[in-house]
Amino acid sequence: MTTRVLVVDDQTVVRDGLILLLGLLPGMEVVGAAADGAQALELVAAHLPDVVLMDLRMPRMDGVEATRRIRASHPSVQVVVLTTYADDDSVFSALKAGARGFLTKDAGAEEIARAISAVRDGEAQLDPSVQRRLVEALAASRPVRRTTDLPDGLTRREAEVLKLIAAGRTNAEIARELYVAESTVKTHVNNLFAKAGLRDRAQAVTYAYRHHLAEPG
Amino acid sequence: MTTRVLVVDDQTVVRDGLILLLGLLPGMEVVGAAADGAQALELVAAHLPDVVLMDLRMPRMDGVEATRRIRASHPSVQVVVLTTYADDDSVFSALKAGARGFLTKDAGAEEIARAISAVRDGEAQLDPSVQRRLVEALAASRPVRRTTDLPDGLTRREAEVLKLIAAGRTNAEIARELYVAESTVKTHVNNLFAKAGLRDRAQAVTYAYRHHLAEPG
DNA sequence: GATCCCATCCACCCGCGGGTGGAGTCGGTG
DNA sequence: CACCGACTCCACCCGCGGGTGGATGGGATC
Repeated sequence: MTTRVLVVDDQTVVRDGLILLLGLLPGMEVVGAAADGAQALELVAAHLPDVVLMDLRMPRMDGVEATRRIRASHPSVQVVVLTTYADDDSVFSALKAGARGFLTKDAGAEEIARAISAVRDGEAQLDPSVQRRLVEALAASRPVRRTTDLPDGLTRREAEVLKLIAAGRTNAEIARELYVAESTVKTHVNNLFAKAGLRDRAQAVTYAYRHHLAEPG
Repeated sequence: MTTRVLVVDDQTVVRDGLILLLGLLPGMEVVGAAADGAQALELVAAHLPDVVLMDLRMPRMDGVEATRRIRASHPSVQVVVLTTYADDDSVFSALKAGARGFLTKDAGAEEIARAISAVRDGEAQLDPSVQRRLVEALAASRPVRRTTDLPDGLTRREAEVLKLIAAGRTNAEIARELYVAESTVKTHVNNLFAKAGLRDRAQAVTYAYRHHLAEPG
């Protein structure tokens, strides 16, 4: 079974080169070529390729936006980004937009072919430097939370109340949800404010998010 | 120049197999082997290997914790995880802990060698299924924000006030910072509450974070 | 038993937050 | 020009939120 590919690049040389190159590979069929994102959208709708090989820097509509729209309207069509610049912004934007492959233009023919096959099969295939960026971004993000203990010596009950405050509940609502008196809730609120150095509920909400006792999600 | 490797795995068979396997590869030198995370820490300090090949499931101290400590105390020592189970939890925990490689145990000898060389050179090398997980996690996260316009028809001024609310300011403080009367702030607050369907400041804080008008970070 | 912390409850106070209604200036648009 | 929306300001009201002080029972620790 052949893999049907759409090539998208604004530079004619690159575009034609890719068409030739992919045409030589067994199992690959180039079903079309677009010079910008807008044209890519039309051709995707017309030919429903398996994979789109997408440049990022293009006139009219860039590759990120085109990727997002393709993935939104045709989820079965996978996107492999092939670009000259693999800066953080491009990488994360493209992957968040739904690209499953990311190659730089110094990739060889067999790498491109491998990436196209991989994403068609539901896998992901990323340039090593892109892998490194992802890993570094992850490592730089918040380390995994393994300590389940509470900040600033909060008690479990206080943390529970804090979560409900972050969820936008009033004291009366919290009281009902916890089956206690509102005065009890107020006591907990006051105690946790004192422990955490908080002034009011608004600050408490931020505090709860910072300490991952709740998520704004 | 040879790459000095420390093997960490609690199963003797696997450990010895890896030692043999790596010993056969040119440019690889196994400088030690540990059966758990605690022992791994000692051997890292003693031999300062280039790369640690780390299992995750181990007694006494698991691979994630060991990775975290190794990366914290010896940043020049890189970690490649080699594990049977590549579930989301393992993958993200290990990478956040500082691992730069992640392989499953059905990787071949040449893949392991390639990963070790790659991380020693500062690159990252991930199992394809791990790449897929990362990409999917990214794609599932919040799409990139390109629209700079405001939600629910908020005006610029209202958004500004909202940001300050999220920062934990009182109305009086906001008034001072914006050089307007507190009554004006209250008006903006009331208007934005009405537009956004908010009840009080606590809910407003969450709303601000959800719409990325501010960050709890 | 003595001690300490947590969770629960109460009464009281008051000030900030939130709602309503009205009004003025300014800039842009049909 | 007339109109509209954003921004500004004001007065008034009231209720929830937040602070204080004190009290009880239960569970853990010593």
